Order: sequence, then structure tokens, then C-alpha cells
Amino acid sequence: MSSTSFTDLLASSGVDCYEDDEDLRVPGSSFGGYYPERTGSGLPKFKTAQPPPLPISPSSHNFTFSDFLDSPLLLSSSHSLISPTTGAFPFQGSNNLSEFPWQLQPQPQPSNASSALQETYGVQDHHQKKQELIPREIAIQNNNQSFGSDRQVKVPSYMVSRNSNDGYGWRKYGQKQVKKSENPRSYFKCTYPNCVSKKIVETASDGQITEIIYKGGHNHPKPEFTKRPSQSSLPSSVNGRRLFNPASVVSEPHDQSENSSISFDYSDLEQKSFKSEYGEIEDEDEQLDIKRMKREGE
DNA sequence: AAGCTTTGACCTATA
DNA sequence: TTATAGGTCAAAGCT
Repeated sequence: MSSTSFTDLLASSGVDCYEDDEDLRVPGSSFGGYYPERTGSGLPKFKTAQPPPLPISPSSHNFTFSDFLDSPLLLSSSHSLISPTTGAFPFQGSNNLSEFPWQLQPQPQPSNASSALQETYGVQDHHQKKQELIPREIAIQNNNQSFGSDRQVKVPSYMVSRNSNDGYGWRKYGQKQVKKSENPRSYFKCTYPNCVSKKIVETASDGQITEIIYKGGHNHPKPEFTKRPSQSSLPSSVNGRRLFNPASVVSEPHDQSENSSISFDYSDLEQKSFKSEYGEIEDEDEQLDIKRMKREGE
């Protein structure tokens, strides 16, 4: 595919962009289905139906730490992944870690990075890793955008809304205990018509959200007033508990795009969502939580 | 009554 | 080819 500028991508159909970007795949790497998958019948699965990105500012590339603080959800690249055991990000090549002296030393980069990308890990030991996650993500943003087919974002619990409500409506369609994690995963779909966005919320036994994985972007703007259609949009309400310490958020836009601009499209959506969490809808969350608690107490 | 959660079964991908 | 794991479906029950 021909080179596409950031503005071109913004001006064009998001779906088309994703289709074209298939040519940007890293040779020999399947990326575990984050690229579009098609069934034997040729019908695209949900992963192929990447919604068009919303317009964003190209200035997203000039990411600052303050931006990060405003945006609890960031995108990392396919070459960045938190170690499932250490919680640290491995890196390839140079990076800007030096910009963040408080972070730990980078972990050795696994040689099979592409295969490792097929898995999305949460921060298992997030209690110890909260702070180091921030700068590492930023470094990833700065260095690996061109490999953004798999992007994972892990946000420390204190930066994630206490209930992980992102302003969209979510309906739970499944729950599963997965092997690689002690915690069950809850599967959510966006309730907006024709929206293919999904998210997976991993919740610890104590009710804390340990990981959130976003799959696919929304093909619609977030509701203006973030009025939640129902309580289903509150992963924090899993098991009827209030959750205050989700440990990580993983943005896993599986679109086939290698184009950094698209990755930012996605992240921008999420950033907007989480921004609202900390701000405008905070009180609403509180009210709904209280209402729910009242009901449970009755 | 509508929309949601729950949960076991089923499907698909991967090793 | 088979076993396993992850993801999704869909019926039933709940709010």
C-alpha cells in the first residue's frame, strides 16, 4: 500500500484505512488475531470490522507526561509488552526511557516478540508496578508507533476510573475463567447499534479490576452526556461490588493497521472516554453506585 | 416488558 | 489429528 499521511487517514474512511493497512503487517507475524481474521466462509469476524476512527489531533504524537496524566489510556505498540511475570515492558532498540528516570530498567526484549504479542497480559503484580507503568507506556508511544498493530495500554489503578466506566454502554455477554489468569474475565459488547467494540474485564476475587482489554474502537461518538444505558456498563459492579482499584487497562485494538495515526485514533477514543471518567461523570457514577448499593441493601 | 446478567455449551484457533 | 484454551452464543432468570 502506498504511504498514507496522517491527514489522509483522518480524511478517509476508517474502515478503508484498516483494510489498506493490511499490507503493513510485519512479515511472518500473525499477531495472534489482532489483525483481521476471516472465517472460512470469507465473512469477517468482529476483528475485521474495525470502525472508522474519529478525527483526532495529530499533535497526539507529541505526547507529554501531562498528556498522559490526562489520558489514562494509552496505546503501546506491537513491540511493547508488559512482562507477564515482571510487569515490565520489554523494548527493542533505543527508547526514551531516560526521559523517565524514576522507572525501572527495561527488561530484555524477548526474541519472539511477535508471538508474545499474541497474548495480552494484565499487570499481575500491579500493586508493585503501578508507577513504572506510566513512563514506560510513554516511551512506547514515542518509539514504536510504526508497529502499532498491537497496542496495549496499562494504566495504574490510581489513574483508572474507579469503575472503569468509559461513558459507553456495555452489555456483558459472557464470563470465562481463563488459564493464564487466576481471575475470571467478563466479556462486554458495546450496546450502541452496529458498534463492534468490545472489552474484556478481568476482575480479581476481591472485586478489583485487574485488567481491561479493549477490542475494536467505537464507530460512534461517546454519548454526549455519558448517560449510561444500564448498569451493565459498569464493570466495577461485577459481583455487585464497588471497585476502586482497577489495576490496568489494556487497549488492544486488533486492527490490522500498522499506521500510528490509526493507533492514535483509537487511543484518542479511549482517552476521551477516560477523561470523562475523571471529570464530568464522576458524580453520576457516584450516584449510580449509591443507588445500586441501596438496592442491594434492600 | 425490556434489557441485563449469568452460565453452560458450543465454536474456533493454536500448539 | 487431537487436546486445550479462549471467546461467543443463547436460554433462563433477574432487575
